[in-house]
Amino acid sequence: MFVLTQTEENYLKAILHLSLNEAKKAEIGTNELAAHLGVKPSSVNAMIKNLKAKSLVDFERYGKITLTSEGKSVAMRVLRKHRLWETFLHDKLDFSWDEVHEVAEQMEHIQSPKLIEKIDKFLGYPSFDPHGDPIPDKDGRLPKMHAISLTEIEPGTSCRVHAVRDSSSLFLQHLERLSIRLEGTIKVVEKIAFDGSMVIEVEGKPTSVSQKITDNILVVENR
Amino acid sequence: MFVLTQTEENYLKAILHLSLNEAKKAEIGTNELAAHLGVKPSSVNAMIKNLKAKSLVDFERYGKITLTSEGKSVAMRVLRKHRLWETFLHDKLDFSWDEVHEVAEQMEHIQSPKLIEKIDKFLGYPSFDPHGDPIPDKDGRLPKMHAISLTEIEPGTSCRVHAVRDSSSLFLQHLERLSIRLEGTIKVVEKIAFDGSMVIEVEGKPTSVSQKITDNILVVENR
DNA sequence: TAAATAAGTTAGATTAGTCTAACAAATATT
DNA sequence: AATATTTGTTAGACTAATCTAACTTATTTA
Repeated sequence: MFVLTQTEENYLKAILHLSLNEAKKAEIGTNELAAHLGVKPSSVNAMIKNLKAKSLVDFERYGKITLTSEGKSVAMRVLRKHRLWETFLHDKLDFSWDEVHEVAEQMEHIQSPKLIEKIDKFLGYPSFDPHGDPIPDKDGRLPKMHAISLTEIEPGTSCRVHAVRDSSSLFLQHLERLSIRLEGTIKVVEKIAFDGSMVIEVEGKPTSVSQKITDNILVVENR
Repeated sequence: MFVLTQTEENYLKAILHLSLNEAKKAEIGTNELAAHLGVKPSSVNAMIKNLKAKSLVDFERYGKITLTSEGKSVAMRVLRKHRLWETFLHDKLDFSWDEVHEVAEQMEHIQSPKLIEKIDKFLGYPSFDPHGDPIPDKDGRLPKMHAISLTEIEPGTSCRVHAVRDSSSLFLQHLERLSIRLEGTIKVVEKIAFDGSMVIEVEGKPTSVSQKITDNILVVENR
């Protein structure tokens, strides 16, 4: 299976994305994938048949969609490129973390194994992208993330922001306003049982944040 | 006229390229463009009609193809991106000058005005790419190249390599073998009237090169 | 369990870009 | 000027990716 179209790559990446994120009920259907890609279910149906014919996905009529190991490895390579380009844009060109995604969506389809190895080297072989997401290595392996959700941190404990679960501009810009950034320190002051919200201290200043926010921030405890 | 497909951009770039290079008989026809793009004349014919409908080219049935000013400005933007990416690959990632073209062909289609300005800055606002070709500025203006062909240099004169006319791997690799590189010095020893070949001195060593070669090397005289 | 709803599929149309093969116009050659 | 050659055009077919509208299967709910 040699050169895939950008569209085919995007489908594979979307399947990988859904299967990594919703690890629980990793049952991916036509409608869900269509919604994720912004196309109609009938389009997905057609493309899945095509990808199946190329042995990149497993699929039975009315069944669920999964990647074959070949498909997964292609998708991992695309994800690797995406995250390396995000890191490049952020670290070398000063793009803010809410701007990198859109451009990386385009750059991830550039076909040149040499280029991506050179960029990896140029960036100093990073393990995590500007959102803290793990960057697959040359062999498609994801570095282990030992981070947990901020929601699970006990009051009195201090921790370091390691990644975000939601990479939408809206969320990232909100974090920016709260001065919450990657590698920054957060101290949990109090948990409010009533609504699950939390009082935290960022750069010395106390702030209250909803559970929707703490759920989407991944941290490691400071020892 | 807003977003063009990569194919449309490639056609415009090819027309610009032909009209810059063959300045003399700047008459571009269907066949010539087809040969340059590696497609059939009938495909070109169809695409030219499409580009005409978008006011990007001027064209009459059985006539010659020219860019409108709108078309030229689009093509210049693509050329700018191409040459900036070539410079990036060469200067920052250590690609050799015969490797940059192919990858830049893909990168030139990335749509992000911000990205290209950032790359321009990151590279220190270069005026020439790794082949010595001029990089159009933000407004589509080409820096003036005051270089002439090596063929026109008189014996006894020393000059500096400024650019190459042919950027094929074959030619570039050949130059590499002759130790001829951008900014390098060449001294013209003798011109052979019989076949137009030339004896030159590169890094102190005398070599004989055919006119086909000297025609494709652009130099500026050392004063 | 039967009806209602959700999820998935199919057929047929559309668009962009390409091709081949046949034809027409323009240019060059004798 | 007549013919040959080159150059350019048209019609019709193909592929990839999408859509809409109608239909089928599976799941949920009353």
